[in-house]
Amino acid sequence: MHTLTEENYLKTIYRLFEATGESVSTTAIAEKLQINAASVTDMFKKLAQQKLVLYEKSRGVKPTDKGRKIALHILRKHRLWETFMVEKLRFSWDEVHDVAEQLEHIHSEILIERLDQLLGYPRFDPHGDPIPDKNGKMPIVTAILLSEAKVGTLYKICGVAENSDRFLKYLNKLGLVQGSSLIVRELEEYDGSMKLTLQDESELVLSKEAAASLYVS
Amino acid sequence: MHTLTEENYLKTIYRLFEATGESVSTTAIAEKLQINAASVTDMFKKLAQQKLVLYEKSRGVKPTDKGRKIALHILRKHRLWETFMVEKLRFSWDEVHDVAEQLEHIHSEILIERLDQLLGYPRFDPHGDPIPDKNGKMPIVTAILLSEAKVGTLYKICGVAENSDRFLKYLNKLGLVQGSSLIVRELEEYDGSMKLTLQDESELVLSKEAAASLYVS
DNA sequence: ATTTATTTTTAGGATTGTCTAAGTTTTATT
DNA sequence: AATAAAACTTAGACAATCCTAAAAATAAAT
Repeated sequence: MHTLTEENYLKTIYRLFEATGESVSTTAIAEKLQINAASVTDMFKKLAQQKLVLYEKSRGVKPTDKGRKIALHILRKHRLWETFMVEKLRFSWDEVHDVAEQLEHIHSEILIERLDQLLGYPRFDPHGDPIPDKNGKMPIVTAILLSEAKVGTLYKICGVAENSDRFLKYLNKLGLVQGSSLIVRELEEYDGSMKLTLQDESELVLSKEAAASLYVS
Repeated sequence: MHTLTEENYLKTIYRLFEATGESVSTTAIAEKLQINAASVTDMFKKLAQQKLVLYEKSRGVKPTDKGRKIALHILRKHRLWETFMVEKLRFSWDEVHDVAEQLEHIHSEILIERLDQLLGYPRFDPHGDPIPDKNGKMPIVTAILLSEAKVGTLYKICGVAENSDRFLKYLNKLGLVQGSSLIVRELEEYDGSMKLTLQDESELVLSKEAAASLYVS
């Protein structure tokens, strides 16, 4: 069993590695976890000793198979708990992250299996992120960014590319949630902003930045 | 916000104090938490500094109002999570304790409120222990120990006085669970053992020790 | 009331995970 | 290729929580 701190490092390393495909640097982790770079070096050594990451001095770390497996398990727990809170406890998707950060460190295989069952084995969490199965397999995603969508076509929101509180609250305000249907009306050449029509016929304009942070299918 | 360790001390102090009505000694806590007495002394000082307990050197601690409130809140969380696991995740009542020991340290008021709501504001947990409400009020219990029950009367099991794994597993094996009805048939003068009839007409004999660990009403 | 036994505290260390400050190494710029 | 900038590591410290061993305080037994 690993400490809460180790689990958090591992999860963060895994995510950065998946995002970039390259070794994860000391500063990148220091940034994400809001701690000093020197502390990160210490932990890199500790994780390397346990064969959870591959560490090359001054060159960052890559998760090993063992490390990736653990990270995926934490991610699975995180996303199942988020789903639970939204589906069963009527949280909105911008409220669940911080609590899930705590719940993901609860150690109990059977608890997670039963939770998964209670939720009906969901494949995506409320943010549209895929939930690894108990073997660490991710469901395949076919989503595209809204910013790459075609004019005149109907889409469904299936996830976000950015998880910041600010962005999620903004979406909430606009009434855009997981599963919302929308039609792309116009793509403004000048700044890449988009005019959309929603289910209820209301119209709204999204900036290029916002559209590039939304997944649709 | 208090550390996980402080919370565990506080909870243990509260329970021992409630059970005995007297100052809680260093060794009692050391015993319960399986740590060294010297470490307990350190923590007694730390908790006293925060006014969570009243500490008299070489004479043990008593919880203050502030400390009791926190302990009750942890107990509330523990018992709600246990109820959740039994009611919603089909755990049996002997499987839930260890996981609840972890879950009780999750910090989120709203999570617990919503959980309480999901469960229909239960007043007793699967072991029959009372669940404090959000203000720390305990429901009143009218249960008696089975060992003090009258011959010929019908009772319902509503809780246990002993929480050990061994005991709960034993009850499970006998088919005795929360809510089981039983009639006391005979009280053996010699050793205080009892002959009981269950719903399904089956008979069984319980030792005095076992009967003194079961609450009925 | 002494002596003995038990309980509690103190003193001094270990470990984990953090920090700052000062060096190294690597990368980027000229 | 030399220098400047950025990133990384080392060294030394500190807080929290635990430990062991020894001293002090309290309780029990003669």
